[in-house]
Amino acid sequence: MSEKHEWRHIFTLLKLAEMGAHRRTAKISTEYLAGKLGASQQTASRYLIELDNGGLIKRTITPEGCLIKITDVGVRELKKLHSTLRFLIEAEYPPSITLEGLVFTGLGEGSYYIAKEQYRKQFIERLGFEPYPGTLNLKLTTDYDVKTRSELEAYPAVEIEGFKNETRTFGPVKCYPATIENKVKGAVILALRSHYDASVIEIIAPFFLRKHLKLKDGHKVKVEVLTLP
Amino acid sequence: MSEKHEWRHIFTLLKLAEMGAHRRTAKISTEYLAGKLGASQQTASRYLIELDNGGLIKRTITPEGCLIKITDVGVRELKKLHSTLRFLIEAEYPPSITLEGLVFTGLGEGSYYIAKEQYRKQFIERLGFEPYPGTLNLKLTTDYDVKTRSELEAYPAVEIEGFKNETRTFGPVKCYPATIENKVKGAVILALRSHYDASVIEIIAPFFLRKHLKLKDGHKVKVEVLTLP
DNA sequence: ATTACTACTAAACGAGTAC
DNA sequence: TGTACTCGTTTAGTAGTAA
Repeated sequence: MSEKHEWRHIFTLLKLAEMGAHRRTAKISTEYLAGKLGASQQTASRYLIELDNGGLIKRTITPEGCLIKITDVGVRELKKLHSTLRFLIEAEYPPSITLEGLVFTGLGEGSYYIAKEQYRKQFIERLGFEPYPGTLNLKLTTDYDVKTRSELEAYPAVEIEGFKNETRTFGPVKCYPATIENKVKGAVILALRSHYDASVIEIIAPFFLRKHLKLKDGHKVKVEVLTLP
Repeated sequence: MSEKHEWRHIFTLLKLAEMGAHRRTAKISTEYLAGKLGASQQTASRYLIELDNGGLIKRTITPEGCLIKITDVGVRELKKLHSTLRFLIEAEYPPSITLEGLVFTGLGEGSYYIAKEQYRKQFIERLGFEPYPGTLNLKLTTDYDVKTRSELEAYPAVEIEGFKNETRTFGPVKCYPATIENKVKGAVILALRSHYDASVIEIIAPFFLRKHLKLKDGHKVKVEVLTLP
């Protein structure tokens, strides 16, 4: 929907709406529309035919011009664009940010923490998936990625509460839903352990990522982190 | 500004904003952007170059991708689009409607009314121009135009108050700022007299329109009526 | 007046590739 | 890996014109 070339159509819809065609049937000649679009009469005519074929407008041709009404589908397209823009402009944080890092092997502590029932229950409840009992460690190599990671810490996160058992205390964890390599839905977790520095992130997912994505140490992995509204 | 071909740029800006580039410097490869745009890597590259040249983004090229930040100018473009859409979607009335009618000669009563000092003062104050002492009468010939005129009556108007003198009462008048033949700023006035039916409108303007636009009886005239917010 | 077809021109696109 | 050039191909745009 509204792919690539359809932008001209959305723009044309916008111009038609400026003439009131989203509320009432408006009489608009192709010549007049052409002027508003900064294009030729023929191009305006073609656009209208395409919009009509696409079901975005209803068009009746009369000797004095076209009677044009934007359909509900067309209005919905305009509203969609509007809400996208509103979201972007009003949102405090970017809707998503991308991090890249190199796979490395940790000390296997990931499994230990993830396996804790108190954490697991919360992961399932708040992230919507049951994490594979292990983490994928990524080393951030560029200044950009390290800086981005530190910005991420200030964003609203899915908060996993800490707890304590007989022997020790387990701290709270911040997670961010994320897409790994544009394929797998998982989450970035920050501060699961304190002894990794700001240049490391850990990933959890419903699968064993190393196998699922055929990863080996040193491979570069891209993670698209979704921030919360 | 933002003419014709620049729409692809606005939509590219939108995509960049979705990656957070309107708030922070984001690392975005041309390949990645291409995916979001549904275009080739080369096209994405070209778009970024064009946006950069146009001052809409600030771009730094690194071996791992482009660091991109939408400039204030670029953000302003997005906000402009947003407010246009918001206005269209939230407004109760279309921002403008177009009427067409044929010039005809009335009984000369227009001058009589327009010349009344009590009306004149209000026209100058509320429309921002001193009307030529006469009206251009237009006969609406199509169902569409008559229907549109009747819709117009329900829209918010510049209200001119009525008054009475020794001999009689002069009723209130509704006017709508309008552009005549895409050239002259004037106003449509409704219900100045009651004995014309719904298929007639009268136009006032700072000039003698018949002379200024070289109009004769039977000529078709286009009027773009601006409704009020 | 209009709309919109056909035939042509101009512009945008993207594969290949250099860096 | 990246970006971005050239250049052949595809697509969009327009002039002329029929209906």
